[in-house]
Amino acid sequence: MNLKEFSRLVGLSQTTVSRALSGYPEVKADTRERVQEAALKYGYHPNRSATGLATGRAGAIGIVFRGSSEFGPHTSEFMGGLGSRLEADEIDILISTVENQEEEHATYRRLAASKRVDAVVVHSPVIKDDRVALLNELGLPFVMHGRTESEQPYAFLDIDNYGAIKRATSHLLDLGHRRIGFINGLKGRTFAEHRDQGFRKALAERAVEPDLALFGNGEFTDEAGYRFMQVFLSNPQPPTAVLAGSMMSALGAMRAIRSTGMMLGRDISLVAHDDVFSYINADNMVPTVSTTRSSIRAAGARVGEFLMQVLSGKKLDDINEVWPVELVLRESTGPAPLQLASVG
Amino acid sequence: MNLKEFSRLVGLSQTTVSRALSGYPEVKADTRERVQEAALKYGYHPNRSATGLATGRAGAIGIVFRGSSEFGPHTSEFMGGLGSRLEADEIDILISTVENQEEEHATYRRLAASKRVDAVVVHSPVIKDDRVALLNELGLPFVMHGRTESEQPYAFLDIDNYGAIKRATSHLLDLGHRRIGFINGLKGRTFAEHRDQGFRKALAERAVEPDLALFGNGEFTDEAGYRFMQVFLSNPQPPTAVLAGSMMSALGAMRAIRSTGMMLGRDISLVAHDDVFSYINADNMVPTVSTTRSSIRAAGARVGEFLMQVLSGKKLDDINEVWPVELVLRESTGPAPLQLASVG
DNA sequence: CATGGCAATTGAAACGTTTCAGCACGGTGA
DNA sequence: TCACCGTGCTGAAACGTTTCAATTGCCATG
Repeated sequence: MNLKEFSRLVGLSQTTVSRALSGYPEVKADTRERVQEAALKYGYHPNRSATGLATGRAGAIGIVFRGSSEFGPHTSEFMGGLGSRLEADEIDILISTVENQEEEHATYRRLAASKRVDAVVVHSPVIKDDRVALLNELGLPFVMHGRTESEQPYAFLDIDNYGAIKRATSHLLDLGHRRIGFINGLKGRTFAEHRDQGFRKALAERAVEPDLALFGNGEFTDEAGYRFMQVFLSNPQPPTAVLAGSMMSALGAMRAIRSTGMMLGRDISLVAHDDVFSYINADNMVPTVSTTRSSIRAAGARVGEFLMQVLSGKKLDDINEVWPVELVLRESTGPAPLQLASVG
Repeated sequence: MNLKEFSRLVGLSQTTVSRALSGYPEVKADTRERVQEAALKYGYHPNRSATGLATGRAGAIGIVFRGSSEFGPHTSEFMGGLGSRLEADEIDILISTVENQEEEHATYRRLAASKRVDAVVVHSPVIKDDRVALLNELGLPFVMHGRTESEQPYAFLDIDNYGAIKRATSHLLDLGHRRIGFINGLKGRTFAEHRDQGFRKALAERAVEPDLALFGNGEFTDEAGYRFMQVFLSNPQPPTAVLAGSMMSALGAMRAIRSTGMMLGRDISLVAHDDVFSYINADNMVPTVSTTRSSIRAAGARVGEFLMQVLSGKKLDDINEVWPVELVLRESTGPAPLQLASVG
């Protein structure tokens, strides 16, 4: 069923039918109604390739995942939010997976040149992310989830990683902790650097010297969390508190803590960053886990909104937000234990 | 840059250029080479909408997610595999999220009518899944991840859920366990029913009566795992072993077990189904967890392969596989404890 | 009663490919 | 020498939309 056939069926020209369906004003109200009913009845939907060719719009936005390993739990949650927003405008999400940076750039070029998507979401940025320049050169609109350093204006949504970790760290310091372990994300990623700065700033404000032996940078997996925590705990002066970058890391860290027989919230404190996964809940842990919390799903939805704004031509400088992060205190944090052992 | 302009640049007709790039044989070898080099140099990529319009192919496959909550860790892993396979043929993945079944059907109709995708992946089937009939009626090719009952032939990839759980249960029975808890997936889903059958069959073979109080059906989340396990443990005759449907459920179940002070692998045994997530590893748990294991990422890649076969016109009856599932024994399983308490 | 203007509609060009049908050219067999 | 064939190329139709420019009635205005 194509437009020609369909418009003959309803007894109107292709032009009028097309306009009726796309909501143009110069069609009489009851004509429009008649057309829309007929479309439903005959199951007519404009061919997307033809529409795309005629309008120059693809009706889809793209996301490129580097190394399919990047496709983790954070991703799914984000995509859920993004999809729920774009669905409203019948915009689809187009996924590409690539193995390395070279391939990634080639993919952006292909997406742009073949006009396969109208815009892309850029995620996991590093401090100076070359994708901003590349995409601008290609003329491919984008919204970044996260931030980077750039002279060129760009649209982004980020959370206040700096403030979140600074606040969490300050709170641990308030509780008397002086040796604090920090399981952070991959080195180079903006969010990890921001968290690092927040952490150091909080320490500096109390004149506490950071100890590099209590820093860990890696993926947010259960395994990495376990490994880092083990290293921290085997330190001659083990930390009395630890910050975990995600609930996954926290699970691993808790496991390491438990296996030493220490009690969380009494012998050692833990604050984890919680991206709010439906299937893992800080409130359900034993003990419940204190968190810095920000819904990554909500972020996905907001990025979808930003994409629509970018495509509508809104000024890029006006399309950005940095969301504050909640600090939720639960049972896993408590006053620093008296360090009798380390006095001797 | 379009074909007309590009072909003028290389001094050939549009026809020849198009053929050179698409690998048709009636082009001289060095002409082809010259064209391909030029394409790279000028960054020419055929417009996807135009190609789609001319060929009738969309160059994309679709997946519909019901309630964006379905977008969980299993999904991401599966998509990673799927993407890595489809990437090879420059086929993109198009994602739609819908809120309910009605909307889902409408989306399939839209995808089919607007020729937006060449095929779809159908996942999480129920015993009698109406999507087979719908998609056949719409003429939209598909590959199912899982199985359903259908008179019409269809392509699918599934794992042997029945055999996996039967084997795991038999093993627990061998170890002397007689009361076994079972945290299963959502009622109605084929995989959950198959597992249920495998479980009951194993019990029946040893003439052990199943106890409905030790059955749980729900989502595979940490929370649900915890809740079910708590219920099991508060039973007057608590189980001495438990099967968990996923690593997520297992995490929750382990938490519940731990909070009673029981020791896993000695006081109570656990076997979990492991879909092989990169960020949660059964080998890293304390104690390490015995699992029935099958890589959902590998399944994604295989489904991608099947999609290509379906599109190439291969007979549907010849496109299906049921993968065997490994049983990996680790520390979380051990002989049933002597039930001194229950003797009295 | 002619004129202009407005509302509703239409014909046809344009979008950028693929591919059918056809053409030029040189070589081969009779 | 001529018909025939295969190789390598080209012109133009077709795909299904959107949208510009034009057309038809009809009503109000002077």
